[in-house]
Amino acid sequence: MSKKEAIVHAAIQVFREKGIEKTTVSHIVKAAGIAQGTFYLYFPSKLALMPVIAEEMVEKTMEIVKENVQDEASFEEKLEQFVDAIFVVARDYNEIQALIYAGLASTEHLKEWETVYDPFYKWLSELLKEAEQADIMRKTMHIERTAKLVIGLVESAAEQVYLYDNTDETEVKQQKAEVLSFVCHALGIHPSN
Amino acid sequence: MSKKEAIVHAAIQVFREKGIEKTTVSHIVKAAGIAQGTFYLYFPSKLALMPVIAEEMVEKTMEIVKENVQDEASFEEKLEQFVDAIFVVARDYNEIQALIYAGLASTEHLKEWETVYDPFYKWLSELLKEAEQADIMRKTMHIERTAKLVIGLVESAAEQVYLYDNTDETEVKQQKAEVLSFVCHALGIHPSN
Amino acid sequence: MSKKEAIVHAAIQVFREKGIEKTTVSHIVKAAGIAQGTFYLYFPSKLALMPVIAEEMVEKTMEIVKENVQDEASFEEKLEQFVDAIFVVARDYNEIQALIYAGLASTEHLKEWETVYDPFYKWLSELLKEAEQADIMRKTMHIERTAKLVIGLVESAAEQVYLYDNTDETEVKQQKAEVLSFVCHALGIHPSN
Amino acid sequence: MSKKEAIVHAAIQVFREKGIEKTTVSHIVKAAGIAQGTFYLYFPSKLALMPVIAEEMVEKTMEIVKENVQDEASFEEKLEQFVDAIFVVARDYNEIQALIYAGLASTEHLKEWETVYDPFYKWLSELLKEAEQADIMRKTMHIERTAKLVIGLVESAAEQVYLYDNTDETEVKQQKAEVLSFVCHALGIHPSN
DNA sequence: TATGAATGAGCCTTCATTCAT
DNA sequence: GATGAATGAAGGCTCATTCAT
Repeated sequence: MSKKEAIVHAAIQVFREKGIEKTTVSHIVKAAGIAQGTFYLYFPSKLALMPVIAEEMVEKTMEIVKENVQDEASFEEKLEQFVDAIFVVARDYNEIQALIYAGLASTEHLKEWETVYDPFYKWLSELLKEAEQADIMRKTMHIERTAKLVIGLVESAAEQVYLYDNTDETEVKQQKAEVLSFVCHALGIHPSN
Repeated sequence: MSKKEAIVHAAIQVFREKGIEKTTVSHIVKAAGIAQGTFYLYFPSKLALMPVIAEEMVEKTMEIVKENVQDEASFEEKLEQFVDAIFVVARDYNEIQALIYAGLASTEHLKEWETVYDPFYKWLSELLKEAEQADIMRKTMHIERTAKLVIGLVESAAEQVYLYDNTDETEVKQQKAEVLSFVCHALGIHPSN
Repeated sequence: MSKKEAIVHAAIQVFREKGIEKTTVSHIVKAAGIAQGTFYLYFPSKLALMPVIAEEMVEKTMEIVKENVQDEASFEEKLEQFVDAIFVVARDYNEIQALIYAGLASTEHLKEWETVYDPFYKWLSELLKEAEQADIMRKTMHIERTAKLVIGLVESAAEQVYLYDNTDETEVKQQKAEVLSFVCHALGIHPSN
Repeated sequence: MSKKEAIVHAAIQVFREKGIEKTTVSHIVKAAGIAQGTFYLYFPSKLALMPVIAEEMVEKTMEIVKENVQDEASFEEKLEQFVDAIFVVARDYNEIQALIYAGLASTEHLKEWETVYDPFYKWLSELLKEAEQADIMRKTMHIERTAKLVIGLVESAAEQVYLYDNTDETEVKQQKAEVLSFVCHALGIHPSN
């Protein structure tokens, strides 16, 4: 593993433990097992880490999503699997999600952020397009826009349960069911027969 | 105006200008026109401001929402007005929204945050309940949960346009229309004839 | 009790609890049950308290000494009772003793300090004078000087056991016996028959 | 000279000039010619300096004592030389002595202080042991305890003259003679013929 | 006399960043 | 490239002191 990767992974880990405001470069380099000065060979500042971490997180998220969503499943099943995946990410990485929002608020790297979610949006757009073509969904939507809405909605739903250490399993299940039903109605899904 | 109010208002103003991380207590007291020590008579730290600011923001939001949504309008119209209101808030206060998320990430005041949105959730729940009883909406939802989903969805949609200084009016209009249509389908709205 | 006395007593109490460096005027006025500003009606500064506290302590010490030392006792017994008394004071007020030394080091009230111990020195001088006249003690000493030496010695001996939370009773007993024997030999005590 | 030593020496110097309470870390680093932050690489706080300074002082004291006390001298002469040495230290470093007492009062490093004086106690104990074995001193004493008493006594005697800028030489001489005589009687010294 | 909210100078401490090795 | 001791600017916070009531 390169020093750079070591820094990024150490940073993610420390941020999860200590929260964003209390994390220092010292903590990060210590966790990464490198010297203080080495950090600056790879990143000009602490804030420059944010876009990289965000990218890493989106990659991780897409990985988990792709693992969960099975090719041979029906569209509705895929949506359910998609919701499951987002909830898993939220549960395991909710501090990082918050971190990314906080980063959004406190950097001038905003332009870079815009592109980070793009592959994720694209992936869901593809899924919706297929459904549209298969005629199992209403056709009165703007696909890309809708993809963004769905992702925003499901992430927000997942945060609502997990942000407050709410790990009550039945609660989580109900929330998942509710949001899935919400999305299905929103998309106007109907059997394709 | 009491010193405490002066602090809160100055803080909101400075946070909007400088962002959360770069704002210092010194900046706040300077903007509020009070002495450094006075701040600590009212708040133990910078982060302790967050819950108060959040409350203020939710109040402001509800004010705007109530102004926009007209009693005599139909349910669908009300939803549209509701969406308009949320977009207005997002446009005028998007830094504060981000601030609230960031605050979420960096405080241990999480418990206090939970209750802040409650009046807002309640308000929308009432609206939905009426629609349900009037039989112009599908009845297979959990009202409170759905209220939270709708608010999360619309806010997220609004942020998507405004967070990146996207003030292109037609873009905004399309986003509003899309999310309204999304919500209407999700709620299963049908004419009450 | 006058406000002034209230301040002095509160100060002593707070100093014992919190130590000298961590005590603030706020703590003192709170303990005294008076307003912040009232303090400055009676003392120009925090350090101005020191001489008064020292006086108070010396008075307390003399009180305890006089309670312990019985008029009808023999000189040697009186010395033993004297040692007992000093050890009691050291046990119950060792923080204050240290406080007085610290005050010594940090004020410009040094001149005032000189006189504080005077009544105590005088008292012991009297005792020694009587013994000298009764011919039960060597006569080759300067009485006042010796009184100071004895007080310095016994206080130092007492501090040595109590300063380190050493409350082992047999240890204390042995230290007392040793210092008493030391003093008796130093004074050249011999039966008066 | 290492930075750490520079800090300690600067601290001693500043403490002697300004007293313990009025000395700040800023003063110390300025005197040491180092950066503010460097201080905290070596000491967590101002008070953490105390044990180190105390050790330094005890070392200094023992140095002077060993210089003064001559091997070939008689026991009584050695005691006189010992008293002389302690008075020299008190004269040249009386602020530091007070500083050490003050430090005692204001730190939680008490446990560390206990051991600081140990080498000094040991040294005098050895001297007393030899005298006892040479049969020129009463044998009814606990040697270690007595060593502590003697050191406490002589230091207290020296402080009594020097703490108030009393540099009157005859006064000093008389005080020395008195305390020497006091100690000799206390130890029950008799010619070893 | 008594109050206590307000003050603001200045201390402690942190921590991103540098640079000689 | 890698190091880590050193830096010093800057923020958080305290607390003795004041003053209008």
